[in-house]
Amino acid sequence: MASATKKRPTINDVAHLAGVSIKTVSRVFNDEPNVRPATRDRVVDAAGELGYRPNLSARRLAANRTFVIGMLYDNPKAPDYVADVQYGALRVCRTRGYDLLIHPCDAQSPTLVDEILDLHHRATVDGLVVLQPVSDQRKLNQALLDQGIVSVRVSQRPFAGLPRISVCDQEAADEMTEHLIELGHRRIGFIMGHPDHGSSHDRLAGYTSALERHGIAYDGALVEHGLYDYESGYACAGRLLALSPRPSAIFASNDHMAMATLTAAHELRLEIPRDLSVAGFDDTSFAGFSWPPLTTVRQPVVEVAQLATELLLDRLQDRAEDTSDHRLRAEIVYRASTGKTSEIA
Amino acid sequence: MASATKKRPTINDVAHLAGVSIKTVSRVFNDEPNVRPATRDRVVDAAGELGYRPNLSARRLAANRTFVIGMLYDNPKAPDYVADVQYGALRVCRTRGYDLLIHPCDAQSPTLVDEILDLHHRATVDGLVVLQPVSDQRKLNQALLDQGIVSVRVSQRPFAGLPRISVCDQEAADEMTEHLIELGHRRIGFIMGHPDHGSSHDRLAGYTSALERHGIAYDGALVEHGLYDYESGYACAGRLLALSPRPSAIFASNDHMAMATLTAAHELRLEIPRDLSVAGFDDTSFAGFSWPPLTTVRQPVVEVAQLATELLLDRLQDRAEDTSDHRLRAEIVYRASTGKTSEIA
DNA sequence: CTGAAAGCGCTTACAG
DNA sequence: CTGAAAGCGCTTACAG
Repeated sequence: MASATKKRPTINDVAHLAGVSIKTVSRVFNDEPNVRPATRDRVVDAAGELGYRPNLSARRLAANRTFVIGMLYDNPKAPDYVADVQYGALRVCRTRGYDLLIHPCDAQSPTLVDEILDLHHRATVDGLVVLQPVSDQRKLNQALLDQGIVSVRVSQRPFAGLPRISVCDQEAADEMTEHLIELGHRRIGFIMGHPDHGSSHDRLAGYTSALERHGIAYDGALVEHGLYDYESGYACAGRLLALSPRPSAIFASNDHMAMATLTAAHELRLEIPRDLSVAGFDDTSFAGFSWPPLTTVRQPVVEVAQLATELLLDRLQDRAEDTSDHRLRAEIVYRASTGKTSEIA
Repeated sequence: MASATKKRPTINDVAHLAGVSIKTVSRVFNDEPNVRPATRDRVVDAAGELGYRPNLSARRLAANRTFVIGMLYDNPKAPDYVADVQYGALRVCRTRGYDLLIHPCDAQSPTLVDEILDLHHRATVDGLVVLQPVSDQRKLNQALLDQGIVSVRVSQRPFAGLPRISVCDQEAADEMTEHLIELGHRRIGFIMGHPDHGSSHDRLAGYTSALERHGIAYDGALVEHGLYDYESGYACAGRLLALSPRPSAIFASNDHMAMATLTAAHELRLEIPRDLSVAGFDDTSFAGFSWPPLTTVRQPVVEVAQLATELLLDRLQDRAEDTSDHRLRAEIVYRASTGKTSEIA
């Protein structure tokens, strides 16, 4: 019986009841200064009595802002990543009174730029958090910059003019490689990720820098080129395990390819980590569920999203230029898939 | 140099240039009838020339609709499910000119009802798709019904007055159990899911109905109570594998618990499926990556979300009452973790 | 098939 | 510290 056709109270109703102007009600609801405490109380009481809620649509039209930010991404195969990123962005949005509009898209789409500009021009979002690999589309970045659309990039590659957040992938990959070296491994296979992703190159660089520092010669035969998916990882692992002598450890550039390596090894009846150490990257939700549980790198994905969102909202408030560059550290998660080599030196 | 302070063209600018009234421009952009083709063309041309895009905020205020629907859920541990559901909802939203606002929440929060009503009262969303287990909160459902907030539930439990979509979990669990029976298994362990989820009970019901039909006595010792997470699954599997005689197959109510069962079995040096068949439920992204790959049940999650969104948008258009109930079938995905029993009868 | 008027419920820019 | 006026850019409800 409730609702029916009872009209929602407006700012006018509250102003009447409180005996003030609508401007004063507006001040109270926007936490603006210059309202006497007693006046404020009367407004709050009146609003409470009427069950008043400011109408967002009206606020948006009058203020010419939407109080919504958009999140652009193209990660059909990485639900864990997307979930973490949404979580981080949402946390910040909620404390600051913004809503989040998710906008998965096809990074390769020829109409991507128009699609995104339209999103902004129709007053759907005030600004954008752009995740990799979309954030590496130069055309899009240039359009965002030209149109003055406030946005923050999450990317392993720089783009002048737009603020950016990245993860220290190279350092983490270096550290993981060092971990394997310290366990006694010398023939360490490496499975690279998709060549279009900046992270692939960073992770390879970390692998090579660690080898070099420890005086281990780089051997191209030990480096396979995958695409970050299970299938390519499985093929790469198969080739590495067919090498003679076989590597005693394999470092895959992400967990999917590490899982594939585990399977390839199991099929050869290798025991892990006795016969082969396997390391991954990303610490996806299933990394702790494999047999054995995977040693991998945990990226601060939630933190990255939080920071990106904070930077975006900061810019949205004080329209200051921001071309800052932030780097967050990743950490290694030691599990049971890596261990001392049993090789006879 | 672009943007600068150049004002965005409005409906008035287009009307002027085309030599028509703003009402006619409005008609064209809303695909309303009663516009002569020639007039329509002039409007389209004028809009194109000016780069006009209707301002959503104005449209929302005038039409008293937001063209946004909200998606409510509480699945911190199920990124795969959430990703699929978002994907399905977004597909429908895009073809019908709506945006999607995600609203993860805590189903147990005492302020949940207020939070959701506020979302609607502030004119943030026109309606809601509510996913389980949030959709099983009676207080929330009652509030949605009382307030006349258009919403569609995805749930394994009915609630009079609100349309609902469910998956035939019981049938699928029955079918999976039958699959195991046909492989020769007689002592089949079952790991139940979280007791607060309707699906847990449906899946158990499917297990028992298949046993009964095949004349296998129900044995309470073979049924363990988990919570849908890895840890509880591991504990349950441990207890089942300690039974004497050991079950020759274990059917876990979801993939996380099935993965845990795989690990528990590996630790006992059991070979799968030779010594033990293991089946899961959900076909999560990693189900194909385990060792061995998991036989499981694929739920039509994307389809569920699409249907829910379609029903919601239909109701939003022709305010008709809708208390329909839809059931979608799940299918078994046969992989390598289940096989013929090697038991000596 | 087309349009003039009113209004949606706020904020902005001022004035005092 | 407070308010009156104008306006944001559309749609609604009519009239013709």
